[in-house]
Amino acid sequence: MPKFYLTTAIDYSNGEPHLGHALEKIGADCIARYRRLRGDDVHFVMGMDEHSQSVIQAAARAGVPPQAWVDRMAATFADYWRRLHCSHDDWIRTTEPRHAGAVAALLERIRQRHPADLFEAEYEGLYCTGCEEFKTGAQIVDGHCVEHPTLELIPTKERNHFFRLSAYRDAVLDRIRSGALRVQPEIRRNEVLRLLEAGLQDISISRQRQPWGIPFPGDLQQTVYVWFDALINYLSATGFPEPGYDRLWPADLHIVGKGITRFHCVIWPAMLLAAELPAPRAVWAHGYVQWSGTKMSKTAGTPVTLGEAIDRHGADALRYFLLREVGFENDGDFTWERFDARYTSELADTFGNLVSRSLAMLHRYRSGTVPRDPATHAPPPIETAARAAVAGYARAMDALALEQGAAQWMELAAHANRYIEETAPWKLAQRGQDAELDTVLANLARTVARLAVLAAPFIPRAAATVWGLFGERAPLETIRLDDLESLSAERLQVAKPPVLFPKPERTPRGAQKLVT
RNA sequence: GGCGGCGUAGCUCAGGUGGUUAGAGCAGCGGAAUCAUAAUCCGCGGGUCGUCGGUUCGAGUCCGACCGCCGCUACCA
Repeated sequence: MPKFYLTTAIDYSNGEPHLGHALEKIGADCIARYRRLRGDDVHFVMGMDEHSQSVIQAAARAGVPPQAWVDRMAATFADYWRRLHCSHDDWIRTTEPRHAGAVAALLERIRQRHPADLFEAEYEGLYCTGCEEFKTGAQIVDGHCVEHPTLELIPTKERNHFFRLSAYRDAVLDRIRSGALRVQPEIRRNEVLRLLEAGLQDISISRQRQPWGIPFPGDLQQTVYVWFDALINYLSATGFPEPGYDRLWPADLHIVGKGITRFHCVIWPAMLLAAELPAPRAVWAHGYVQWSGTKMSKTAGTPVTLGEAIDRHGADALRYFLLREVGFENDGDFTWERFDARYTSELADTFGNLVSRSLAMLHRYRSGTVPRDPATHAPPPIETAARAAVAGYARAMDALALEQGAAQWMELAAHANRYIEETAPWKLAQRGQDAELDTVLANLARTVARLAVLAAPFIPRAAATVWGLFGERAPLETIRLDDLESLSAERLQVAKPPVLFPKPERTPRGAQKLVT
C-alpha cells in the first residue's frame, strides 16, 4: 500500500476562515478521500500558522495574549473543518513544541551539511514604527506605510541571518524541469520556471524586534522569520527529526493557494536541499474564490460568511459546489444563484431523485429486496456507461481535475435516469415481465451503489447515507475503486429512501443580496 | 515597465497539429411520461466565436495591431 503524504497550507491566525480557506481544505480533503479510494495509505495534514507580527496585533485588538488568541483561532478553524467533514489525520500548529524542535533541527542540519548556506548580513529596509516591521512594495504608498500614513518610514539596517537561496537555483530548476518536483497547473509551473530563470537572491531568515516567534538557534536576540518557520510545518508533522520521519517524507503533494507558489516551489525545496533532505514530489496551486466576479479580500470584507454558506444547503452541498463550479484550478465565482442552481439541478433533481425513484421501485415491486439479474447475455447500456464513467473519473481524479471527476459522476447519474425512462420499469411491472424488471432493478441498484462510492470524495455524508441504505455490507471506507467493476447489490435489503437533498420551498434567505 | 493568461449562446464552459450547417450543461420554450424530492425523459432555441487588418482555396483554430479583464514580477501570510 503506497503512502501518500498530503498537506494543505497552514492558515494564518489573524481572522476567521472564509470560503477561500474552505475551497483549499475541501479540495485537499477530496483528494485525500480519493487516494484512499485508490488504496493509498494516506496521511493528510492541515494546521495553523501562528507566529508573526499580525498575530500579535490581532491578539492586542482582541485584548488577549498571543497564545490565547491563537488557541482561539485554532479552535475556530478546526471547528469549521469538522463541520465540512475534513478527514485530516493530523493538525499541526506552529506554536507546538514539536514544530519548534523541527525548525531548530532543520537549521542545525543545514549548518552541519552546508555551513556556508547560513550567514549573517545587514538587511536594509524602510521600517514603520507603527507596524514595527519593514515595508516593501505595495505596502508603501507615497513614501508612507499604508497602515500609518502619518508616520515617517525610517531607513533602517538590521543584522540578520541569511539563507543562501541563490546557491540552489540550478538544482531547483532541474527538479522542476525534469518533473521530479511537479508544479501544477501548467501556468504556475511556467511562472516558477521564469522566476528561477531570472535568478535568485539570498533571503534573510531571522528578525529582530519580533518576540512572537521561534528563537533563532544560536542567536536568541532574533526569531526565525515566519515564512521560514511556516514552511517547515510539513516536515514537523512527519516527526522530524525523530527516526521514522522518512516513512512520510517527502510529501507527495502540497496543496497551496496560487499566491504562495514561489515559497513552496522555490524557497522550500531549496531549504530541503540545503539540509540534504528530499524535496516534495508535487505542488498544486489552486485559484481563488471570487464573489460575483470580484475578489473576496479580507480588507473589502466578506460578503458571505463560511457559516452562512454551510447553512444554506449543508456541508456536502457546499463542498460539491466549490469543487464542481468554482473549481480547484482557476479562479471561480461564488454566488447564491449559482449555488442554488447547482444544488437543485444536480444534487437534488439528478442524483437525489435518482436514488429516491430507484429505491422506491425496489420497494414497490420487490419489497425492498434487490433481485438477482437473470440476464446472461450482453451487458445493458448502463453497464457500459458505468465502466466508462469510472474510467473517466479515475483519469480526471488522478490528474487532480476535480471538476471533471465530479462531472463524470454527474454524467453517470444522468445516464441512470435515462436508463429508467428507456426501460420504464412501471410498464414492465404492469405487463408482468418479471425477468426484465429484475434485470432493470438489479442494474439500477448496482449503479446507485457505484454512484455512492464515486461521490464519497465530494459529498462524504450523503455518500455514506446512500451506501448505508443497502445495509449488510462492508463500510464505505473499505471499498476501493477497483471493487466497482464487480460491485453488486443483489439480494440486499434496501431501506426506504430518505430525501438526501431537500429543496427549500421559497426563495431562501440571502438571495436578495444577489441584486445589489 | 517586463513576462504570461484570458475574452465563444442569458449564465458556466468544451472546442490537439486550420476544412462539411460552431458544441455541452444550466436557465427559457414546447411535448411525453407518471417509478420519484411537481422530480424525469424527448425536442427546440441560431451566438458578428472581444475589435480591426493579414496569411490561406478555406480561420473560433495561424500572424500583426488594438480594446477590455486577470496573474506573476522574490522576504504579506
